[in-house]
Amino acid sequence: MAREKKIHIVILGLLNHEDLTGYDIKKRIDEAIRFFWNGSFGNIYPALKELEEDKLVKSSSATEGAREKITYHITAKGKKALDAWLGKTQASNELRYETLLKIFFAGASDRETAYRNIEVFEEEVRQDLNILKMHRRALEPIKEEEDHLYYYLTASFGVDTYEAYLKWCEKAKKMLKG
Amino acid sequence: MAREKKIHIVILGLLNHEDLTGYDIKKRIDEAIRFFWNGSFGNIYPALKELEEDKLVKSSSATEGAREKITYHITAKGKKALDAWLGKTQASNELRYETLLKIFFAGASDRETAYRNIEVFEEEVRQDLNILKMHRRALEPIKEEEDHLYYYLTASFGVDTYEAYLKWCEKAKKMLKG
DNA sequence: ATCAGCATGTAAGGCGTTACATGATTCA
DNA sequence: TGAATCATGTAACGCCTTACATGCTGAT
Repeated sequence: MAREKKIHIVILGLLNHEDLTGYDIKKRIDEAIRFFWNGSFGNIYPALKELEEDKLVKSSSATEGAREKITYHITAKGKKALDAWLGKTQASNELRYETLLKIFFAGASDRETAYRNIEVFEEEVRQDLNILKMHRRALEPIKEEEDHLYYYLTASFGVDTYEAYLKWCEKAKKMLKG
Repeated sequence: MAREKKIHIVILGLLNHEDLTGYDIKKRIDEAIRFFWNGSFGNIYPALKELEEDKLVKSSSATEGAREKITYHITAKGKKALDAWLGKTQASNELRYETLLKIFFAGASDRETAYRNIEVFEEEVRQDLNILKMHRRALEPIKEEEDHLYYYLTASFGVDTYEAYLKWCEKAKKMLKG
């Protein structure tokens, strides 16, 4: 396990729940995981090959008509690697929050610009909050199943923090007006 | 302005407030900005040279004893570039939150592991929250000055969201116990 | 004297994004 | 028939981190 990119972990985590193609993995990431981690095809497909070389996943091709489809399955070794990563308590949380950079340096321009940047952020947060609330609502009744419990907790984390963001936006806008 | 790395903006933003050396810039980032954006020497020094080539900053060397020191000053062109960036409303907010990845995939291990990962996160948040509260307290009385107002708002953002994180940790821990 | 902090830089490597390249299928 | 979606991949590039390299200064 020389290579240990985080995208490897994302893939192993998803495959631990269900078998997926590279295309499916991208969809799963875009649906839920993108709120705290991203992935791209240029990232996922090479990672799948690396994981297979290391025998952490196993692929099986199926041909539907003329369309080739490669479905991946996690191996025992892959499960072990995932569990080992979960057991390591240190975690690196890196943010690149351009919005906050814009607030922090807003003094270089006028208040209208600062205000507008907050509004844009607010609108984005509002939209994502709706999505997160939908996720949470969908997971609420099935959270007895262990995997879903954690998806529920993650969605809740998003809802809680995004609501805090919105409250902050209100406060900040008031201060800029006053 | 062919090159427009975000680190350029961070540097311009800091220099817009005061003249600084590369070393000072690193310190400012580590003190306050690191909560939403990072920088390293291997990042900052080359960026300063690029900014100077593009005439967005101007350097002046001073020799204190035998120690060379290069202080940077923002130019009118640099201020314009900073203002132009502030005027663009789109902002890319990228997160890489390994902690949330660990929660999301926690079903692959046992509840004790999930619980422990939350506790570790909680402890880190608690420590950073103290720092953010100190910042906010220090900025509170001087926030009439426009630059400080925005530093205050940014610190407040941190305090609010970190408090939301802690509340979530409590909830999550209860759910895992119950 | 020695160690932490001041001060500036370079080089290699890692990891990710974007754009490109290709083609099938489904639905309006 | 044309657009959206399914499906897999490669190549170039961008940007950042880590480690390395060097040397001064001030405090204990």
